[in-house]
Amino acid sequence: MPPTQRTDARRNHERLLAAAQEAFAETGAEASLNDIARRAGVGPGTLYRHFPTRAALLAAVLEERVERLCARADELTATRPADQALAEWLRTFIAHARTHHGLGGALLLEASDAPDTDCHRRIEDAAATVLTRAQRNGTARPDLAADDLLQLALGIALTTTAPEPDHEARADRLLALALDGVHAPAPGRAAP
Amino acid sequence: MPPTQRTDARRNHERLLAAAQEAFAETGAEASLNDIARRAGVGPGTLYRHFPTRAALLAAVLEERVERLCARADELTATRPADQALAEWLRTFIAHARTHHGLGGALLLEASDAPDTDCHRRIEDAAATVLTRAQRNGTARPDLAADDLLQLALGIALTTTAPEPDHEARADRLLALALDGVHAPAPGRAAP
DNA sequence: TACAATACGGAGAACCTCTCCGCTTGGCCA
DNA sequence: TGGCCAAGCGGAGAGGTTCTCCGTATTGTA
Repeated sequence: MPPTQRTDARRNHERLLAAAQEAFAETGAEASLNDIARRAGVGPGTLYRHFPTRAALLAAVLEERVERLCARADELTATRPADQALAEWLRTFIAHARTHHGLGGALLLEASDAPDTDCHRRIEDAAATVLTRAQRNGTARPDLAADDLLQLALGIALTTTAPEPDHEARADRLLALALDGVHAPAPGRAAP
Repeated sequence: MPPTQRTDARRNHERLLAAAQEAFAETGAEASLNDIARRAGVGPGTLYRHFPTRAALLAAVLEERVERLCARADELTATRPADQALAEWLRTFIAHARTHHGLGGALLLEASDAPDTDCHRRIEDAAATVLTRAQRNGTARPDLAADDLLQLALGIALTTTAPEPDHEARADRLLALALDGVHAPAPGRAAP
């Protein structure tokens, strides 16, 4: 019993991933799975064997992106002041989410279907990294949770996903607005 | 040539609207149009004659809700201080958007397909009403556009649409955060 | 009451997701 | 090197969807 896949299975896995990446980039996250299988030169059955759900396929495609995003968090933490790192990372996050048609969107929210490739957790960790640093620093309110912040950013990404030309600038404006909220001193009212 | 519809057409229109309202409430905005036609006791062809696109049907169903939301804006303007009115109206807006499965979402963003029932415009006007009053009052930053604010609120609604139990509280937290951003004194940095 | 014009409705084309199962193929073992 | 068998393939097909077309029924009027 080979602990490793058969080589043809491996090959098909790769091809599917490549085809999916292409299709998702073109059509968005609701691209036809049938079509993806066709592009990869395999039958639908094969696609479903490798990736039982659309979310699983999305997760696999996104993994690399997520990895890069997490790496970016560490990088920014090392090279920038806390508040700048936070702002910059959120900007990057939103840019990613937008260009992938709000892709991760469903994924990041629903999350936790696939236990192994839990992108959601990883992203949340990255967010926590930049956020808690800013909080220690005093540039982010202490009562803010990483997943709340992430969700707000995701909301911005989702509503600016449509290909309208001014959406990028708008995303920036909305993020700036949100960040002012993040910087605001106290939970509800006055400063402590 | 009767300037008015035939009575059976009128009747079917009503039935379709009622069925759609029901179906959208149950299943969300992606409810099957086929099923809606079936519920209304008409053929699919009839549905498509009355509402050429899903968006048109959604718009028709939402119109009443939108109306109510706009009325609420006026009401709040008349009875509350500017900043309270703004906060309260946004709360209401988000609540509506959430319970309708982010429904208006697509509608409000895409908008402007159907020229007559332009919900988008009406909502935006309502938002502008409460916002500009708060701006005159000094409780909202002057450089904020109504449609940006609306979009941020919509983002909050969209990401908290899933039926998870804590999403309502989370929506509140996110709105509070956004509002702190709205209250923040200046565009980028310091106070004038 | 007869006759347009108007509106209906369902069959059907073209797509989608997802499953099942007979057949092929890769890799091990003699 | 050849043979065997599990792992893996792929496509037919069931059941869903959106949307169209056109023969038929209904309405309101002359």
